[in-house]
Order: sequence, then structure tokens, then C-alpha cells
Amino acid sequence: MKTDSVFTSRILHVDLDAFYAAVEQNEQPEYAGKAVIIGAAPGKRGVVSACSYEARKFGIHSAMPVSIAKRLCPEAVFLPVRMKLYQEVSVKIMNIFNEFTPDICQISIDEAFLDMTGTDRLFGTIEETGMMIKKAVKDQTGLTISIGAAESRFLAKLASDFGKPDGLHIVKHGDELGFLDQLELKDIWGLGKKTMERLTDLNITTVKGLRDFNENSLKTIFGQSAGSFLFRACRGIDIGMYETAAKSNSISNETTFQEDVNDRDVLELVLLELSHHVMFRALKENKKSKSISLKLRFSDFTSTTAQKTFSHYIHSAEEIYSHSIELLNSRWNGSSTIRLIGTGLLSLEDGNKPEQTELFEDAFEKKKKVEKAVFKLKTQGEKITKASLLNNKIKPKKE
DNA sequence: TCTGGGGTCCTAGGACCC
DNA sequence: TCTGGGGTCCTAGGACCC
Repeated sequence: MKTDSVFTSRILHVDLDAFYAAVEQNEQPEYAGKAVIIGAAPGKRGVVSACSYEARKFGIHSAMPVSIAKRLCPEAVFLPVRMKLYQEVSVKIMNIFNEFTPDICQISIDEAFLDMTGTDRLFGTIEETGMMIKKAVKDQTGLTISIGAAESRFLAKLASDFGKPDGLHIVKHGDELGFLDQLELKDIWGLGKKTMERLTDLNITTVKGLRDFNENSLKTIFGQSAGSFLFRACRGIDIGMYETAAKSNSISNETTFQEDVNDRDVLELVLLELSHHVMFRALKENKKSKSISLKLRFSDFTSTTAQKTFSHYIHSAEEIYSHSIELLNSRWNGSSTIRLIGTGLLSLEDGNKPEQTELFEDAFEKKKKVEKAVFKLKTQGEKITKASLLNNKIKPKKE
């Protein structure tokens, strides 16, 4: 068996091709070879979550408004997102990866880094390893994946993108700059629309061109963090991708209305439902928080957020709701029309972390118990609707 | 053309304390 | 009386990613 010991570390980035669309085509063979678009229903507000390669030929891409996708390709198959199904397939595929290495870092439903360092005696060269993984996934699920290999996560991720679909691209030791210079600046991970605009203003249009700027200039122009990122990215220096454990966690739920709203009753009812969702998820994940956030987006698409941190933990949906209302009142004059409303918990902590409860202990303990009881019933499949929710729903419109 | 939903990280300013 | 500098926490907004 050949070995390629020239690799000091062997990182693979594995990415499922057009994942949601491919799963749907796999499940429903009559859609194979067709333009399939997963997302909001045509005619409704929403965007494309994912689409098949056949649909991409029409210029359709994810995050595009569905209304435009419909115009570009009226004959496409439009399907709703079936997240649960994709989750199941995702788990299956991650288990396949696990047969090749225990060192897996899953970064989204359809992507993972596999550290294959030191596995050459087991699986052969990086090419051979990549081909084996691709074959295993294809055989066991019928889905195709793209793999990028390099000595760093950053380059491996760019390489898998470069080879899409059904790709296997290897960035060889010593060829990092050669690989980067084949890419368009916009294809660099972490370089979004705004930064691209600023780079264009500075007459920087290529990865090579970006390398002409020294680190200090970039830090002065873009700030410490972004400047340092740009300097390293265009040189293929590891940027420490996904290496730091996420420190602040949050849970939020939001809704975009089909038509803009300025009816307080509607906003409050939706906020109540969202508050219950958020609290339910927090309990399910055994997290607690002292901070609440509210998000609003107005008809003109401008957004605002408001947040408040308390000295005690938030233990009930009612608390989220009532504080959300306060934040709503601080941000909304009652006349402008609202497109989106959302609420959430910030800076989550371990739910088991002991807490100091002083004054309102009794009231909080009571609420906590009620919430936990409701949660328990919900998870047992009982349909629980809070009395207040029910009342709100049947409450007659303002006289 | 008209823009979802769920996240993370960074920045900058203000409050407050030492 | 007016004056520092540093540290931490909170808040709002922005950029980016999947």
C-alpha cells in the first residue's frame, strides 16, 4: 500500500452535494434529474433553502426568494423542507464517517471535518481514502459527497467546494498558494458581500492581489480581527476554523408574517407562542439564561434588536413573554408595520448549574415546577395548550 | 427580484468600579 | 477641582455562515 507521508496532518472536509434536494430525489425517484427546489411554497414569502444541480442551471441558488426561483424555472418541483428526514440521513452518514475515523468535527447538518492524520497505513493515500469514503456513502445511502483534503481545515473546506459536485480535490503540501490563486476572491470562506465591496473599492480583485497588503494595513482598514483573518486567509495560513468551542449559546425563534402586521393583539399572540417554543427548547436542552432578546423587522426590511439581562434566571415562558412585551414596547411605536418578530434567550448556561435564589424564590420555584410539568407532558406526546394561549385565540378582536 | 430561520463572532460605546 | 487608565459588563448593530 502506498503512503503519502509528505502530509504532516491529513484533514478532510466532507460536504454532501445539494443535500436536501438530493435526499428528496433519493426518496422520490420521479424527481431524479429534475429541477427540485426546497423551501417556502411559491407564492409565499420565503427563500430557497436548497436546490438540485438541475435547478442551479437556471440560476437558482439557496437564499434566493422563492418568487424569483418560480419565475426563473416555473416547471421546477417545489418541495417543503423536511428537516427531520434530513437529520436522520445526516446521522446515518456521520456514522459512516465514524467507521473511518473517530476524530469527526461535524459543523452543520451536511458537513464535517475528518482528521485522518496517521491513517495512511490503514486506508492508503489521501486519494485512496477519499475514494473509499465516497464509495461507502454512495453505496449505503445513494448520495454523492465532495471531499477536500489539505493540511488545514480552512484549505480542506475550500478544496471540497472547489471540486463540487461529487468531487475529490487535494491541496498538496507546498501547493497552497497555487490552489488559492485559482479561486475567485468571493469563494474564500468568510468573505461576504460587504467585505467584497470594500475590497473592490480598494481595487483588490484577486487572492494574489490581497497578498500585496501587509498585516498592519489590513488591520487598520478592516479592524484587528477581520484584518488578521484576511492576511492569513489569502496565504492559506490556518485560521483556527471551528477550533474554539462556542462560548455563548443562544436559543431563538422568529416568524415572518405573510403580510405585514401592526395589530398589537396579533403581535402579542405570536410572541406568546414564540416564548413557549423558546422555553420548551431551553428545557429540552437543559439550558438556562438570564438574558432575553427581541427582534423586529419592519416593512422596509430594517431591523432592530433589544435585549435585557436580569439578575435571576428565567424559568418560565410567561417570563420570556412579559419581558418580550416590555422590549417590544421599547422598540415599537404601535403604528409602523412589522414584517418579522422573534424572541430568544441569550448567554445560555448549563441547566444544572446551581443558582442563588434569594427573594422571589417561592414564586420562581412554583413557575419552574409548572414549566417542567408541562414540558414532561409535551414530550410524552400530550397536546398541551396553555390556557392563556387558548384565551387569546378566542378573544374577540378589539371593539 | 424582494428578500427564512437559526445561529456565531466582532465592534464600539456607555456605565460603573477601582 | 479636575483628572488618569484599566477592567468588566451590558447593549445594539453588523457581518457572515448554513
